[in-house]
Amino acid sequence: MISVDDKESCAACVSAALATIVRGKLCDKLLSNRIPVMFEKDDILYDLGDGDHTFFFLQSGVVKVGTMTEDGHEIIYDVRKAGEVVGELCMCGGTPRSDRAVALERSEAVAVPYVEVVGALQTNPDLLRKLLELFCQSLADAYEQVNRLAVDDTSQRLTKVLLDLASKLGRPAGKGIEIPTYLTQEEISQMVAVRRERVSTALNSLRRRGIIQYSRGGHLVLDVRALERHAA
Amino acid sequence: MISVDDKESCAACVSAALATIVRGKLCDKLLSNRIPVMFEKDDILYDLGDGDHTFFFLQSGVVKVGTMTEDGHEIIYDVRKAGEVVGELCMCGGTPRSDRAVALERSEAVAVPYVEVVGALQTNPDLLRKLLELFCQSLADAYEQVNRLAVDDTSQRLTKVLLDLASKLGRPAGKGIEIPTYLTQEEISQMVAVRRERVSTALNSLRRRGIIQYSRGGHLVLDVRALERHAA
DNA sequence: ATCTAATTGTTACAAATGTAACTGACAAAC
DNA sequence: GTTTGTCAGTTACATTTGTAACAATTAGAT
Repeated sequence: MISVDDKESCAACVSAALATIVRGKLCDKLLSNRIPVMFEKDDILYDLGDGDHTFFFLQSGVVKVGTMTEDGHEIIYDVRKAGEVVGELCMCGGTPRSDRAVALERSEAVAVPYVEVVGALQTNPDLLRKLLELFCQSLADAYEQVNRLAVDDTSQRLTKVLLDLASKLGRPAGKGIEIPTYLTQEEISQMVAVRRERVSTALNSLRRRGIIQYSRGGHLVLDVRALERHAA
Repeated sequence: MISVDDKESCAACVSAALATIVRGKLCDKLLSNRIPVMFEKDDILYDLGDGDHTFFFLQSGVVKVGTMTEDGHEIIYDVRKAGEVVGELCMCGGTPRSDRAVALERSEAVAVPYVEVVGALQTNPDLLRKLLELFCQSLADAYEQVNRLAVDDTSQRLTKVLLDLASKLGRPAGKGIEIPTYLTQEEISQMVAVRRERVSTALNSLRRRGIIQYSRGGHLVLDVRALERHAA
């Protein structure tokens, strides 16, 4: 399996690619002359069943990507931040969206119709390669999630979700890594795919062992080393 | 959620796209002058950790795509047949493969380095769009699998796996749909992500209700209508 | 400061799943 | 024809997870 170090460097690599996409040549062609849209916390960028086919290039903020099953369960696939792309699933044929994206905090995004993105790819080989890798990374992440659900128990899954969050959103704070975006236990449970009550219990178990703590503000502070040991 | 009808038409649409890729213009440029490789049952097309970056265009046969976790669990993500592409995850940066593909029966495949595929995309806009959609469909399938694992129980997951197999591999046989590829219960359990014993019990439960049966040869024969009713 | 709503913490119990240890059926190898 | 090995079926039991019903805590609103 992929070690955490590998995953982190991989994530770094991808976000570098994205930075290039967002701030590089594509920026001139696609993003200039477009007004970023502002989304407040809990605003919906796009929802299940929407017929639009647009990418969102996140300029600031944090967004959750997930879905809702017909029986009302909400599931979170991923969390994206400034510099990343949201809505790539819209390239699926002419079908309406099967996922949704919701702002976790105030966020700015530039919407670009997918036809225009594809158009730009054709004149820009480098960009094409990067977008393919990006897509590929999404796919690898999704499979990784399948692996977790198939073999890990609640505690292991939670640990891996926390490590993911740390590598995507974390900032050094004191002697730990802080997750500056507030997530309810309900939301964490949608990432781990267990009941909220289990997340509550598991988080407290980690807390009693000193592996995580809450900062003033209710934000999580993680001891990444200890979590990595715990994941194995 | 996506109804089964939608899923089937979607799968049909994708395989049409692939047929175009395999037998259309790309065929001339990429596949001619290449010798298909023959894989016997249980032969490995590529494995975890392999450093090659090649696509496999399946000419005949059936292949399972999945992975193996570090603790030895095998997981099957998907099953692919003639006309489809295998190994697309190799576009992920320079990292070694995190998945593997194994022939479920004698299969022929043409291996094409990913750089050459990307090269061909640049001169062929139509092809680019189709490959993107294809990729996108893989991603949608992976998320669909996450959804199943997150909310469905064994019986529902098994039912959906059987319906997937029917739409991908099934052939009319008598008054049902037959799955001509032999799959052990162990393999089915790796698609459903439960213990083999549970699959055995669940299959027999479906059999007692007349929803499935075994043909001579041990192949599954499914009553698709009844399965669809059962899935809801 | 108090009230209210949302979030978190905790528990007992039911249901589902994994585990382990078998048996039987079948086919390939000897 | 026996042996051997793989696959399928079945069961009792331990674990894990979901369920439901609360109490405790916190953050915001008035």
